[in-house]
Amino acid sequence: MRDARPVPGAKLKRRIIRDGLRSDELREAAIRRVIRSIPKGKVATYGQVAAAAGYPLYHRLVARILRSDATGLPWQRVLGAGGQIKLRQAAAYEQRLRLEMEGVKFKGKRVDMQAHQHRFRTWELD
DNA sequence: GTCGTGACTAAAC
DNA sequence: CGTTTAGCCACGA
Repeated sequence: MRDARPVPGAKLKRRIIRDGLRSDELREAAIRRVIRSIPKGKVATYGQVAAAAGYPLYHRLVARILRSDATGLPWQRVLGAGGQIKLRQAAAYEQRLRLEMEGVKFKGKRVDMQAHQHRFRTWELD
């Protein structure tokens, strides 16, 4: 017969097997993967990252992820719409320097998106 | 539950 | 150009 004593962690294990990743964990993982896929010298906007990850309405989540934990992510390559840096003061300056070190050119206060916007893979044929 | 806030965005003025 | 407004999602008080 089976031991009547509850196995430690069994409940958690069952949940993990049943649910796999929670949907919010899935979203976050997908978004982090997309950010990591932006090559050096290229950039993308919050909205583009969210859309490329499969969540067009989640641009604010992209920002939240970068704010809370950007370790391992090329955070400097994520910009506001139109190639605008959304950080403030010193942080904004650091982002600009990091991008310029990668060869990214600016037009005034914005990144030259024409030249540096990363095109994510799509399922479209042109 | 509501409410305010944020590395957002598009539109309107 | 700049500001405001409304829509959006997650979080914490």
